[in-house]
Amino acid sequence: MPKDTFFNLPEEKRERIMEAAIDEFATHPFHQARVTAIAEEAGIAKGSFYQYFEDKKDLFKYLMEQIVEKKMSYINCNLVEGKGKYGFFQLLREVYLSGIRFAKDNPRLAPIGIMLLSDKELYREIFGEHTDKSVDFFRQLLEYGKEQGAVHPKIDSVLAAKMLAGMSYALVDYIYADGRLDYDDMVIIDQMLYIIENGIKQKE
Amino acid sequence: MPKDTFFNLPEEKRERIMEAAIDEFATHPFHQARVTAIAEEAGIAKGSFYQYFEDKKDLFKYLMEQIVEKKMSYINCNLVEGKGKYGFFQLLREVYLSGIRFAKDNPRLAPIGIMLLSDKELYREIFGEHTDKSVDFFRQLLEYGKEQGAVHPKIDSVLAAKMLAGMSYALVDYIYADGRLDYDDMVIIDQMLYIIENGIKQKE
DNA sequence: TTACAATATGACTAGAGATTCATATGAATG
DNA sequence: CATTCATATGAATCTCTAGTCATATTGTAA
Repeated sequence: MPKDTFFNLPEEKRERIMEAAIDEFATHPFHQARVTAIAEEAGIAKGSFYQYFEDKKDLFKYLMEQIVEKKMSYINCNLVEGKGKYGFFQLLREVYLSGIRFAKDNPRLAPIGIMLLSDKELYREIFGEHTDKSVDFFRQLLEYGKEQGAVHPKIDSVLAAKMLAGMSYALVDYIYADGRLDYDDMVIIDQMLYIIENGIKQKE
Repeated sequence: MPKDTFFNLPEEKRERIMEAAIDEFATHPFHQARVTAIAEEAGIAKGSFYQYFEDKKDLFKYLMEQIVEKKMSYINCNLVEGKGKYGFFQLLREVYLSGIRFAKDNPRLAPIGIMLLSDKELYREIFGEHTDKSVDFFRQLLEYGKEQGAVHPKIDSVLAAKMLAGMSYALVDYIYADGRLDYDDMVIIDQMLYIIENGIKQKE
């Protein structure tokens, strides 16, 4: 948790620092990211950095919290109240759609989370034992889908959840690692959902 | 490319060094991996390391070559001659199956490749511009599937390829990040293929 | 045995980056 | 003002590791 000093800062300065942090962590994995670069970019002295944060990890944890919170805010409105009202596949569509929207609105944030996924050790330090929260989320969703009778009961929830999570990372990649930020969300989502619902087999 | 000195080494010693490298790179991303640790583990002096390799990257590149070659050897026998003989989904099954077998036989190798994927810069240095070879592989396979009439023609090959690649990483995860090394390959593959072919929707 | 080449070694160097610290600035208080 | 408290600063320190190098050892061929 950042020190009080940080929260006492004028908002403009705080934002400058967080922006600098985002720039650095979006382009470098945690261990490659440099405190010096963040300080320079934010226009503060290196020493000041340590007035605000315990250390590099402290800032990173705080940033991740912000990212998760922001990402959640994209899901909530459409989903939370919707459960029960919508069917499983509609929910799933909403989840991916909010993922796309989040990624498009915050192109620098998504890569930070994805990079973190590949540093299991750091991930654990930040989110605790559960190796991947999103897998768990999809697993629950799938089980709900089974109850509803929407998902084939023989599907292995854990495996399918891993697949769905893997696909959502693929989605992020598709959108901007490949520069398709301008594609219509609906077109992409429809494609994905079609594949997930019906598979890729040509039916006779 | 390692120096001649390395290839002149007795096989036993060469293997000791590669084993040590695998241990280090399997547990640490490239930049975190320590030459010192590799030398210690292999029981050679640090200076010797530089008799054998230009630098850390030299060893890593060489190791990746070995891994790719080994992985290829799992695919080839079943697949290369099979194209034409088998249908698209059979080919896909073979691909995933060989992926599983490779991962099971070489539990420490797969993570090395997966970690590399998240270091785009290093990846490019090693494999050149193409950001992800496996995506490209799946794209070609899908296009072949379309020609065959097995894959629905409206499927976006690039998106689907990313999804398939994402799923194959998920598969590796499923198998040993979760400790299911003992699961029957066929059961897992059947699940996955079923999902990919038919989706997860419960048909009425 | 001697001389030469190839290989082995670990102390040493260089550089990078995180973190600390003594000092400076400045605002608020009395 | 003088004093205190919060914040700012960047030079100095500390740690870590890649990579070098002068020296020692081993193997070999004459």
